[in-house]
Amino acid sequence: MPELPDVETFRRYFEAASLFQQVTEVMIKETRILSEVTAQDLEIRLIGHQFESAQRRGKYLFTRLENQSWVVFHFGMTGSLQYFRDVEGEPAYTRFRIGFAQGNSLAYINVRKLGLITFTERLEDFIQMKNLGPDALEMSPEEFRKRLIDRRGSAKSILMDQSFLSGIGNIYSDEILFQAGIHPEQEVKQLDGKMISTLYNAMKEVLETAIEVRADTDRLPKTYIIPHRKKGGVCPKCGNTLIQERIGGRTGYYCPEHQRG
DNA sequence: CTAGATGTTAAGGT
DNA sequence: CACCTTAACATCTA
Repeated sequence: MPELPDVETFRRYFEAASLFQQVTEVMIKETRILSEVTAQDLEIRLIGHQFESAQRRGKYLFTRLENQSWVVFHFGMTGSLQYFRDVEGEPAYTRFRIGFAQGNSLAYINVRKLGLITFTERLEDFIQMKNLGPDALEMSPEEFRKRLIDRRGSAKSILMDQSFLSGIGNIYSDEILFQAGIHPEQEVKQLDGKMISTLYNAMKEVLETAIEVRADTDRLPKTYIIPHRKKGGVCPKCGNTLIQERIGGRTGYYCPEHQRG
């Protein structure tokens, strides 16, 4: 689930109900998700404080406290956020939760525990430490082109490279390439200027569209490939059976008709 | 029962 | 150095 559009949806969700309220409770139910911070440490950093804003870069969510420090969330493959009120309302697989003075709580849910929560005084340090490239929605067409031309490798693996540009994963890279009409194994150094802008535009369009529907794949346009990404799935534009192939270590899907090498 | 699943990282190879 | 592949992590579902 959590690629850029999902995390942007979480960011808005967080901002809608977690700001300007005292944190009264911090419960870490699974210490494995903590990174470079102890449960006690995080508790001390949070209790009695309040959030003032939330930012996103790629697939990371950064929530800022009134003292300008940050709690960082990454959702791995199965993470999400959910508010709830009563103890009985706590969602299954809640690994971490924050209780607010008004009585509502925020749950960080993650079945597979492949995510992280940490704390940082300075965002720039964290971003540098993770070697995170610019956010996919913040990058200008010029920068995209400039950074792309001295790269080698397949289009799909480069879109998914978080140090090249952050926010795109396996699912959305398939969609972007499908909408751009580019084969996932297309060598990027072979792309001409026109194809590079087509790719850039598809990237923007797909990510923005997905954010508009709050990353709910059921509400994506009928011409999107995402709901068809499964064995035997067909192209929503021409009905051809999609090709399933391992690319860049992940299973990708593409249409042999619309995405020629 | 087994394989594979939205991510990141480390390790080894080319 | 840039890139590729594989494995590992934990858990569920097809």
